[in-house]
Amino acid sequence: MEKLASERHNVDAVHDRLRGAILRGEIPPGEVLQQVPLAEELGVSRTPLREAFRLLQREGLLEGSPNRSYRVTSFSPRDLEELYVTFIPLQAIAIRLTIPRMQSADIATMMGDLAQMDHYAQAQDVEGWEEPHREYHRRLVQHAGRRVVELLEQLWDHAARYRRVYLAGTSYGFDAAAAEHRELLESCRAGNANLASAQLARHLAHTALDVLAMADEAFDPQALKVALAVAQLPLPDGV
Amino acid sequence: MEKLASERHNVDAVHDRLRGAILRGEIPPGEVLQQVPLAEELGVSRTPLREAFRLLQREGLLEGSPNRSYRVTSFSPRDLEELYVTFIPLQAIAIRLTIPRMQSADIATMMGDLAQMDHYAQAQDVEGWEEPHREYHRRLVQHAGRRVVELLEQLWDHAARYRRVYLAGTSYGFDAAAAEHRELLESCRAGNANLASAQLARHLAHTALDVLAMADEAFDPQALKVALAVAQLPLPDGV
DNA sequence: GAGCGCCGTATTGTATCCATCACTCCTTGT
DNA sequence: ACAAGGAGTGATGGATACAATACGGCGCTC
Repeated sequence: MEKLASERHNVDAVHDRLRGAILRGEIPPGEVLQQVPLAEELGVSRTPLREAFRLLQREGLLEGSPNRSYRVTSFSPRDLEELYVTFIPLQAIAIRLTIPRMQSADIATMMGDLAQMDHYAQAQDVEGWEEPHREYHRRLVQHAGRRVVELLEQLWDHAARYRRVYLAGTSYGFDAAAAEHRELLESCRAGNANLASAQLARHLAHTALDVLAMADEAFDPQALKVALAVAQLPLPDGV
Repeated sequence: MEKLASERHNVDAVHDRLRGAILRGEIPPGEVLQQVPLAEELGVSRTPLREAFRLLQREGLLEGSPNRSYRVTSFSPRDLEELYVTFIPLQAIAIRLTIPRMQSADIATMMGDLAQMDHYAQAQDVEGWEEPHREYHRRLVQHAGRRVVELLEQLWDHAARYRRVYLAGTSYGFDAAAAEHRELLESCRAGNANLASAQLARHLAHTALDVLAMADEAFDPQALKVALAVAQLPLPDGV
């Protein structure tokens, strides 16, 4: 953790820096964050650091209790399941709202994202792959409204953190993901919101199940199945 | 805004105090919060006050930009619609997950909440009515998991703030709400998750439409209709 | 008279200092 | 030997002092 080069205000700079480090797994779950050493390392005082902690606390990336050190939020299969139980229905509604407002330029950009992902997948570069991956998924839901999008961004952060930790050594399912991404984009182009919504729900659920399998083979994702089933229901015409 | 009597830590005390004041509308939307006067009024220094601001910022109740004063988040019909676009699907899935785990004691407690609501409704006491109302709705989804419940609590806060401001002078729809609450609880007792989920979605949408009508008659809640329609779909047997 | 720029003041952002709490290890008594 | 208590140490919580930024008013210029 180097000194901050940013000319922005310290709270934002510290927040971004810590958030990134947590999401990339550089600071592992459960790690204790002591204020004095960390503030020194970042080259700021404890005051802005503590404010950044509060932001991260509400984002769910840190947990802290009074007079105790903050800790990076830990993982659990239950938490992962609940994460996707919220994530899947929201993504499903968000893509429904986005599809009618998609421009052909959006489709083209997403195709570019897919191409980039292929490139990084061939190089087995998970780090590079994640960037267009996130961009692609962001654009799938970008017209659902500011509030919805912001909430989905936060949930994405958490999901990405789980993926990074548990799928670290695996093939990351590049091929299966690429196929799903392409089918999904095709449904978007066709304006088929029912199909796209169901495909997106399944795609997310696949990831969730992959991660869950790595985390705890015995875990039965009952709630996840319900959320997936609901999200896959087609809406009758005329709505 | 009196001095803080709490013996808890200042950040939490300040946070709760401000959050309550914002939700009750005592601090109106758009209001500027200056640190020095507010800190004096609360009897704390600016340090814990600023940390509380950061929490409220991430909760969406305050918005701030660097070197500018924090402001209480403003309302807009679009934001309200987006709020319910997230709220309705999440509540719908949450009650589905809760119903199988409901005990008869839960039903009894909720009937007690309904009785309390009737009592306050008769006295036209909106303030008192809101407490059992919130309790009732909390219990409807309480077994959906910690993460889901916490997210719903935050969304509830925002919804309650809209309700309070826009329905202030009205009858608050006590009678219609009471009928919907009773039907919904009956479906829970019967274990009919499909029905309860749809009823809850409709109930929430009714409130949203009431508030929207007060805020902007001309607004067309297209996204809200989609979210409501999705949330009302029945799940086939066997899931 | 209107618009632009400068300066003073008010407000926010950060650092430092002090108070308080928790945790550890050592002592002491049984 | 073991458990309970206490002192010491190191952490966090909060208040204050200082720095930097923004905002408003005033005067100047065109």
